[in-house]
Amino acid sequence: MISGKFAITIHILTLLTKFPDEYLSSEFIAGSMNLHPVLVRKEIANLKKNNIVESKEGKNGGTKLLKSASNISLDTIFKMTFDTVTLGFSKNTPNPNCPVGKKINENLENLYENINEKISLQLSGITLENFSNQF
Amino acid sequence: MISGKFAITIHILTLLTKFPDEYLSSEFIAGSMNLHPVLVRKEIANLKKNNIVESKEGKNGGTKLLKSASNISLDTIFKMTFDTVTLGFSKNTPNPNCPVGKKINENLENLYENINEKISLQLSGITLENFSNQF
DNA sequence: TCATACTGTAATAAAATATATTACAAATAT
DNA sequence: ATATTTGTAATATATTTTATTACAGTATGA
Repeated sequence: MISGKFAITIHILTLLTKFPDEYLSSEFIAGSMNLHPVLVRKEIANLKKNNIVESKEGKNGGTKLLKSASNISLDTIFKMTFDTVTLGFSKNTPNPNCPVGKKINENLENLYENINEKISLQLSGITLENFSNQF
Repeated sequence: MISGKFAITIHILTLLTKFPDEYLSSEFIAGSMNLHPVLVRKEIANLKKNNIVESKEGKNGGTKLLKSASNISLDTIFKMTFDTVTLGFSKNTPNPNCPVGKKINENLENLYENINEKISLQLSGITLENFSNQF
């Protein structure tokens, strides 16, 4: 299902790209987003799990990129922050006694899968460097 | 923002396609979806506004397609039921004093717009008839 | 013409999800 | 040591989605 994680994560990464040699604190990042530092740290946890950033605890700690922005594609971020784009309707439990109800989920899922592939394909052509250069 | 409207609307239309000559009641349709009839009627109101279905009030009333399923593309439904797919984060009010915060919304919106175009393009190649034939 | 079976729609409630906050342990620079 | 920062769990608030209630209006046909 859709969430704001993608947008938040892209924002974090854009900042990290602009200061590739510094450890940025979650408070600094949160300040750029008008967001709570804990949310930033949660997304950073996800980025760490995916080996995109590293972070340092303690005083003067913070987070920095683990690899060059030119080697990070937006598709990676997309996949990291979504299960799939579904066009909605999580609680879809149709009537199994209806021929349409019985197969609707399967058919919608196929459709969504195709959509997700298209989105992935498009995003795989955009690097974090590309995106960050717009700022 | 994403919603279940697309899925609900597709489900309604699939049923209408299967019974193109009958007026189906919102209760019958809701029964196939395990959904409240009022929600169905709301989406039907939207379909009517877009001249895709007509409905008849009163006893034996209901809803039927106004045109052939082969002349209705899923892209039309997509555009009818979404503003845009945004990948989230409605309450995005970043810090205007930060160079990144200042431009992030504009840049994300561009990205989303491109994604929406790709989705549209793909869905425009699928008719309601195509979709319904899977059942 | 009246009972019945529908649609249409507004108002409200409940549930689900997303976002924000609090709290505090653990780490590290100075 | 102290100050500053991350990490994370627990909880609270806000927002969005979905469901329900209520009832007026309309057509059908006995």
